Amino acid sequence: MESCPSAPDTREVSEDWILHVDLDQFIAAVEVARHPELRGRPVVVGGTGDPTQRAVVATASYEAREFGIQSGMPLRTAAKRCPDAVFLPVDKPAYEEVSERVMAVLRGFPVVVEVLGWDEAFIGATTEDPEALAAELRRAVAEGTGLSCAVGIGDNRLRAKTATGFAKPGGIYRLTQDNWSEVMDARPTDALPGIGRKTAKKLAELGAATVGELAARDPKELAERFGPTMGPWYRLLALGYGDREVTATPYVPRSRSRETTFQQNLTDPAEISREVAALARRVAEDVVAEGRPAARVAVKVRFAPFVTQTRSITLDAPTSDADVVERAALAVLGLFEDSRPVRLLGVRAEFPA
DNA sequence: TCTGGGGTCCTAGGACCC
DNA sequence: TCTGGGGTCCTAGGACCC
Repeated sequence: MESCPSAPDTREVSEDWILHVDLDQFIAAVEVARHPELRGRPVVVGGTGDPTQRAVVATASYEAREFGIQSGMPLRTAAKRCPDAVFLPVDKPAYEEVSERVMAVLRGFPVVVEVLGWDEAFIGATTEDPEALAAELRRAVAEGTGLSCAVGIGDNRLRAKTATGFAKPGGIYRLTQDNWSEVMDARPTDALPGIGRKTAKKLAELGAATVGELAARDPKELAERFGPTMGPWYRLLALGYGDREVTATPYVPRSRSRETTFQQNLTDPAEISREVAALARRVAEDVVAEGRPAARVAVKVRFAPFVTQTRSITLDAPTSDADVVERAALAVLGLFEDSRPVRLLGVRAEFPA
């Protein structure tokens, strides 16, 4: 179709770009911003802030990372690696509030903002100079919130997000069809978002240890090993293919869940039932807040030492009734036959598809 | 490394139905 | 009744992400 003759034609100078904004060490940065005396010190945020408890690192400051401390690491291990680190509890409301301010700054630009979590967003923009836009976004976020971010620029979502990894901390990096192969081909496959440690190992066993080797693989062979969807998809990742759509449409959750790891394993069946009932009622509150009834209820049990099982049922009819959710969770709990000590309990409600 | 909490999506097997 | 093929739903588990 011909474009409207009266519309200004900007196509020669402007192109559609996707930017990926990722805040540097977000949680630690929020803590340092409100405790300036911690600047320059190794800061570790996780659990209740007590490194002797069962909990893991949510975020470590760059100073703490120097000691080998990483997200997901047990706090106890972090404390061994850096006994002088400052350990702080996770303060979710504080991070949510700062995150909102960051997203508001981004929305102040004439772009489409798709929020991905507390500390990440995709930006869809039409511009002739994406690096200049990225620099403006970084400046505005710093001025508005005091926080630093990295910005990846790409011709699709995958390349923008991958680019951010090269931009961290506090930089800008562009990854497109033009330089993808040159930058990525020699890297291990788990450099690709969507390929983790386990899949990287399986791919290496097939002779595809690098992105370039994966890109050259026969999709049929990958489908046989990884299934009809995942197999060919891994190859497309290696080629740098990805969606281009960025949408500001609010995200609709598929499920809501609550879970707790106990500091001491639970052995008393009555106590286990009470905990499941309490979790179910919290989930029911979340379901009510969501404004849509739940159709399935699942219970997760992690037995000592670390064996996880889930059981679930489809409800007779979708519900937002806390009593129904609680009864369903207790019924599902009854499906477990194991009687080993319990380390974790969780309850999840799923919304209809 | 003794391993959180909150999510998403895919796979696979069995049930069930025609 | 010795026994097909396809579609769909339910359930459990795995992998990944932040």
